[in-house]
Amino acid sequence: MVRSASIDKNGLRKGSWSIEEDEKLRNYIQKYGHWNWRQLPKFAGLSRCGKSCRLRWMNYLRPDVKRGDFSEEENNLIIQMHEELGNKYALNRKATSLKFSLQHVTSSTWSIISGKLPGRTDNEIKNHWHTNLSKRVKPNQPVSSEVMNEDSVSVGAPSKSDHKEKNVENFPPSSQEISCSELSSVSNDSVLGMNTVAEDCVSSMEIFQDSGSDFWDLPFLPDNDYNQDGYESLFLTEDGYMSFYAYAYDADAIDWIQ
DNA sequence: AAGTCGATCAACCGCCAACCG
DNA sequence: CCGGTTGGCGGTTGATCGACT
Repeated sequence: MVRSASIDKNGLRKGSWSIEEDEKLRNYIQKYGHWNWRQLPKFAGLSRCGKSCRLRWMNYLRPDVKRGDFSEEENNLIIQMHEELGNKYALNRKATSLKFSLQHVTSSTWSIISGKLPGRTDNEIKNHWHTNLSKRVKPNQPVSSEVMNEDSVSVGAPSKSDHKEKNVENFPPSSQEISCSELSSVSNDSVLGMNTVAEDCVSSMEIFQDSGSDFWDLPFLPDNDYNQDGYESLFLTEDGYMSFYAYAYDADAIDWIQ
């Protein structure tokens, strides 16, 4: 199910990733972070383009990526949010039209949805939508209560995963997996909820401020690339707050966070 | 057992917006 | 303001798997 590896005209590898490549990328990012995707492969010793590295990390190597079947709650949320957002919704455009300026609030449908589903990547959600969920929702058909009802979700041909989707043990996430986005209120008025996004931004910043260090003085700013909407990278522990990034940076970073 | 076909999903491509000098 | 760079997104591809005939 993976593309065979090959070398492009620039001498860069394409296609499936080897275990060695995965290890190189994972080790490098865990040690130094991803400060520049374009430059990263050179420093990590990889013959890959930066985009390929980014995609591999985001969709596969990230330690918080949750694999496995989607629960019915996750399916329903995806359907509901897709219904509201459509395929090409771009939050920054909406923000602009509302004269609403928020840096780092640049997202679109799949990433917004993935922000609400901790551990799920936008690519995974997109694939899941196209292979399973899109069959459930007929064109121009609003998401009815029937669709939202687990027992009555039977539109379209049943896929083999439909049987497994009844498994809901992974939802909701455990308390230790609660992300910042979930700590802030999720608007029921609209899944889109600009306020929700804004609150999430503030929440993240507040945590940085609470840490007692000057956010802007950090020598190596933790990258927010893969939590731009859900801020799921900021996980709580039993004793307060603790950045998920702690694992990914060196001891100094952990000390700073603590 | 062998062939066919649809489903799956990792990976790629092209485009666009933000950022920066 | 402009052009180059970078990151991120939606859409699509293609190899593989499993069900079916």
